[in-house]
Amino acid sequence: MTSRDPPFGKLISKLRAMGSLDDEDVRAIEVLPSRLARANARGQLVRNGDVPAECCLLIEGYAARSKTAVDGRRQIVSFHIPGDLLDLQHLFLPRADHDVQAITGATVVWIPMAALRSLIASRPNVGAAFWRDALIDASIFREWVLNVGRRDAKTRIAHMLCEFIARCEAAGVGTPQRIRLPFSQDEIADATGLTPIHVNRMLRELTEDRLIRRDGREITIDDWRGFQRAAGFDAAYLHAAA
Amino acid sequence: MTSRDPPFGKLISKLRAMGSLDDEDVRAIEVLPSRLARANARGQLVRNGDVPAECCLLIEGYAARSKTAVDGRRQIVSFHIPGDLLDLQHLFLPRADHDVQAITGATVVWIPMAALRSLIASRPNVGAAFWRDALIDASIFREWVLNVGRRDAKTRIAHMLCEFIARCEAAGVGTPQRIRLPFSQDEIADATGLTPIHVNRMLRELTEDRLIRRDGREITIDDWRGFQRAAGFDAAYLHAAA
DNA sequence: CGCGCGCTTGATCGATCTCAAAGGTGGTGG
DNA sequence: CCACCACCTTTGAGATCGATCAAGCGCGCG
Repeated sequence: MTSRDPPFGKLISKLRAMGSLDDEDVRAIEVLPSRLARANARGQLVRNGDVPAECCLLIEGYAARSKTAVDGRRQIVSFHIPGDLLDLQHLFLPRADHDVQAITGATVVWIPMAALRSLIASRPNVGAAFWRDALIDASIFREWVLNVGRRDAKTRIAHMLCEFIARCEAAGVGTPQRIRLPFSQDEIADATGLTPIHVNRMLRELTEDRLIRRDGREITIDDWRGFQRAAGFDAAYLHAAA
Repeated sequence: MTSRDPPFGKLISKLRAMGSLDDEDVRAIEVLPSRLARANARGQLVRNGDVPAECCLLIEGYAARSKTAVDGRRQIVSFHIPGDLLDLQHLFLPRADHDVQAITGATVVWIPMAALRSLIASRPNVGAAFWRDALIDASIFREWVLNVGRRDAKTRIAHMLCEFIARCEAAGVGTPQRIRLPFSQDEIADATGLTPIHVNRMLRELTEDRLIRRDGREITIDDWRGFQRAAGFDAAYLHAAA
């Protein structure tokens, strides 16, 4: 990673960590046509039902993918960090089945679908890396089904925090020791299928249990191993670089 | 579909429905090396932590994909029907992060990963179809996160039934009018994040509400539209052939 | 200075779980 | 052919986790 991240820097280092990209592949990604843009907190990046012609790459800031039930209840199904492609699936599934929005101010880059399509056609390694990335996303969704379906509130929140921290660390954003959470308690509630009120109480209990320390949205974890154990967290499902 | 389904019949018609496979592509799938096998109910097809060398294609019968929390609580994350590839992801993610087991007696076919790898390398259309299939799986996982996170017990069970019925119908197995469920109430509980006892009561209530009629595991739905509405079910996320 | 959003806390309610037990049903072996 | 066994379904009673309703607080921003 360079000190001044070029637009594709984090994406390339992520793909590199998990696949076999040669210099040609990297070059092909770097010359992808792209349009830099800025999103406000709560800005919509992908809208349910849309047929996007561009793919959104998150450069800086954080985003959440969410679905809404007919009665209006909202469920966040994943969080995204810099370097994540937010809707690569629209290469093959034209119509969006969910929303993606920035949860902080964010910098993104829009890449024409057509360019990505020809990229993966001409560079099979890149196609494989993208595919693999999509499969990791799917693995994370499965873990979330387990999280929301079979873990109690406190463990569930702890698990969500573990995942977020582990992914941020792998992406070189923050350390397990001390991290600034980008999400409000409302957003944690929507991600865990709980009520913001209950999230608040559980965060208090996690603090009382000395598993975390909090200062606003800044979180400190003194015993990272112990916290993972308490959360029932096993990073295998993230399929990080072996 | 032929009257005597050849091993790849259902898979090919599924891929055909959603992509553009030419005759060469179909031929390439049909000549895939494969090993026919039989699995008992509850037989393990993929085991968490394994590094499978073959990919499992479900020919007949039903299967469930599940994960287990550290405290032993189990969550089913998807159901599978004939024509589904059960672990295509191991093309790119060597180590299984979950279990797959037959929930009825089942017929499967094992295909060497290497053969699949060269198939997608030589036939880009097939690769795209597989990729698309994986993305639909991911979309279903997202819907399950919403289902388990934000719907009440009765709606949640109804939604799960809707999805199963819709997928069976699309695959040409059964009709919405009348369908035999392959799963026990225990399995419905594990899929919905509920208790089997509560599943039983909710099934009773769905019956009392005249949304379904039951005769053992045989279910009849008189008003399919009305049932979908009651379940908050919108099939868009299945991304069926446009 | 005031307003809005997010955080915090208390009190009560209710959906779902847990514990307990009985009744079916289909398959298997004697 | 029957008897048993394993597994599944059903029902009741009581406990509990997390939701809902209701306020108040603090801080950043216009």
